[in-house]
Amino acid sequence: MEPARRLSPMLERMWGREPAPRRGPRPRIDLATITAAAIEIADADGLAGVSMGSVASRVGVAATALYRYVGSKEDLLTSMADAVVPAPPEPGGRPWRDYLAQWTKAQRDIVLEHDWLLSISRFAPPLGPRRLLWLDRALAALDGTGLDDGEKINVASSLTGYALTDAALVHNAGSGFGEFDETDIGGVSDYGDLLAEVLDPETYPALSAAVRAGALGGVEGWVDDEDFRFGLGLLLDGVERLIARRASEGRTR
Amino acid sequence: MEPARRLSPMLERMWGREPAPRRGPRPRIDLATITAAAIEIADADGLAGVSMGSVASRVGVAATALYRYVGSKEDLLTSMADAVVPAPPEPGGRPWRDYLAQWTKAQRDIVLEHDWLLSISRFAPPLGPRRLLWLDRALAALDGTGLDDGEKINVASSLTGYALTDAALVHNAGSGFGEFDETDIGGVSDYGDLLAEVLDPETYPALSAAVRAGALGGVEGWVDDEDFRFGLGLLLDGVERLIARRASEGRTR
DNA sequence: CTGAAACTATGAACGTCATACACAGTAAGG
DNA sequence: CCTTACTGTGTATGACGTTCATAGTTTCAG
Repeated sequence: MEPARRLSPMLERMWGREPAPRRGPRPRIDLATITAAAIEIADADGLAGVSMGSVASRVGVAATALYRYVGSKEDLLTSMADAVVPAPPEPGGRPWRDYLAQWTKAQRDIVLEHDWLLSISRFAPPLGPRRLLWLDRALAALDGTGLDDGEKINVASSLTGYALTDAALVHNAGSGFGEFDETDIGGVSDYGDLLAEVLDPETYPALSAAVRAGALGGVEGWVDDEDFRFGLGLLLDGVERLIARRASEGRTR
Repeated sequence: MEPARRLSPMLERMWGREPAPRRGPRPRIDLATITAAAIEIADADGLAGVSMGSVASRVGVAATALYRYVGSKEDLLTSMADAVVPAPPEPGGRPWRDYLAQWTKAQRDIVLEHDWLLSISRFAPPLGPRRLLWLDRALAALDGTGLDDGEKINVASSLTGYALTDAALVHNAGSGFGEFDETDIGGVSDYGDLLAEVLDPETYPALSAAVRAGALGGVEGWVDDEDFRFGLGLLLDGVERLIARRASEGRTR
């Protein structure tokens, strides 16, 4: 009566579900090895350095050998995006807010350590073992808050999204914004100066006022750890309010 | 006394700052035309269809002619990411919360209409004329709330980030998650079934409980408009609380 | 023990693409 | 008119993802 449901070959490999081959030469490589090699390259040379050729030669096989373990380069990137993720922090009986704060910050830091994740994350619903473990821990932390499962998942999604966007901001702020070449910077030293250069106060009244007031003095100062906690606070305050509302609903009903 | 600051050639073109050529043949094309053509292709065939060749032939020139207006394909993508953005909604004297809600939703809808934006957005601080207009309106909407400029910008960033991640979720939920090929789906019809197939209840206790309870029945139902408002509500509640705090600080001090 | 079957890695080949460069054509200024 | 500045073209190149037929290797069946 068990319906023989079949996952995609890629998912089966990510979950270690493929049956061991019963004939032929022993595989010299492995999805895990390939993925690890790709991650090392990406960490060192950026995502641009990750080509089927470079990954293969680091593993010690021909480029085309990878296709026995990976349907396409896209598949490889998907596998990388799951494999870089370490184990989530331990709950340790803390209140949900403390845990989720750490949980979110940890996610952001992972992205910052592997900035190439920013170019991959399509934000597909997670299907890999490591990412799902994070989701599980977030749900667990929200146990007993009175939220229903759907709400818990939404909270987790929002927090993950926030971690990602903040990481993107920090990353792009640090690396010359990627908008103009360093050789072309000339006299314009930072974001604020650049905006001042370009904005017409009539069409951009509020923004140019802020620029003039120096709110954007240096980009390094614009987005930092304090700002992360700021936005995170907004979200968590919102969650807290929702939980309170659910609690009062539960009582009065 | 005016220091002759120089922007990157790309930025100058995006802001229409390049001096008109005084000699030679009249340009047959234009950064705006090129960008528009690229956007049309991306809307129709996805970002994969956008190559220097395809864009050029749609404009009616040779592929290499584009390089006179665009430093690289990257530049073209940057220009596209600014040019798709329409004008922001009109404030119309509404309270900040109403306006920002519409502002954020509008951003999400833009991304949904042009899903290729998801593959571009590096989340660089905006430097194009259209995106900066959106930022300006958000700051304007927060005038009189007692927040300082930095806080306003952070709020706007958080909201933009949320719009983007939510759009990504909706998009990926609708299109078969991009995780397994349709030919490989077999019996597994949706996200919930797939997780049920793969999760071990011992290592994923909270998540598999939620799955078993049917919280993930259908992906279409998982992420939709209501969920967008949910997450948005969390953020705006947080903002509201911050504003209230600032207001009370202002009084007592 | 033998041979078929199952499986692995290889190398050559293909098509696509971004980009560099030298060149031919064209408008304006002196 | 001829120089100067500028525009679009054609050719070429190198990198990359992917396909395919093939040779080599291990196990199982008889």
